[in-house]
Amino acid sequence: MPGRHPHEHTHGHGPGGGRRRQGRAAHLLEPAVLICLMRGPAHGYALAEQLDALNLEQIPLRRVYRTLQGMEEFGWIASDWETEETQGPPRRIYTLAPEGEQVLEDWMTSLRKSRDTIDGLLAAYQEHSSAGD
Amino acid sequence: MPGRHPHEHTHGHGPGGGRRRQGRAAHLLEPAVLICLMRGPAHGYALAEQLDALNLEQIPLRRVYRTLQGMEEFGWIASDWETEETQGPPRRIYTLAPEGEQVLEDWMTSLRKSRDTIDGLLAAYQEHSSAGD
DNA sequence: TCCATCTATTGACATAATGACTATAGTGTG
DNA sequence: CACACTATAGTCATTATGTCAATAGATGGA
Repeated sequence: MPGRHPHEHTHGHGPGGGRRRQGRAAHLLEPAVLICLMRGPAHGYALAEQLDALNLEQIPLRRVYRTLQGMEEFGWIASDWETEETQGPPRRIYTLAPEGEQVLEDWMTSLRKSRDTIDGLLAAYQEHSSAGD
Repeated sequence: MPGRHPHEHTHGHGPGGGRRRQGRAAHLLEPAVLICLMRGPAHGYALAEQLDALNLEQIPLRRVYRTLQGMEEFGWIASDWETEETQGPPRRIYTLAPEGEQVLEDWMTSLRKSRDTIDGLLAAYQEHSSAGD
């Protein structure tokens, strides 16, 4: 992953304009990680690459690692060290825990609701931006 | 608004399960407020009611007020006091500033992207949850 | 009148999440 | 051995939010 430099400063995925509050990717990281782990075990560095394919771009590596640590504390995922077959230092391999599967299912319901809310906002905007010209 | 009690504790709108990181409404509050103000000036307490109609439910009043303060600092909105015609103490009436209109437009683009990412996650989940049974 | 309730906004402190920079270290290549 | 890539984690500051509480005007009923 040569594209990532040591400290990537990716503030503001959101609207630019002037200065903004920091723009997080709005709690999409956790479900995305769980989905990746549905496919099989993986370590943080590899997960960060898989997230790009899910349109979760520009997530700082540091955030991926910290999120994984938090998710493990909650018991959603579990980890083991792999010291062989690496292309560098040891890897912490994460697997999906049963509780993680349940959390993921609930999260999907929540995401559907969020999407509907976003659609509502987009519609409300269109309504007034077209009515107001 | 008799439904809101003095200190509303609404932690975890997201997936429940066990203990969770706090579930914010993922940066939908700012655009929702801007959309409300497109329709005309309003004060915080009234905006909180309008947000319900946009499916932004269970947003603590305190958060609405703080978000408004922040948005005014950024110059997206402006406020004036209204001391007459209130049904209680003075109201701080917010109006949409020109910079706020621009921010809103950009935000809509960002929201469309977020919605597409969510749809991608939902699809990826379906793919594996159906293939895995 | 006094009290409860709704209306309306804000202060203050603690916690949580992230940004930003840095540290560490194994592996492979020229 | 220098260098780039792989791989994870520590630390401190900043930002965002949770949580409880304070303040205060208006309204209606006992």
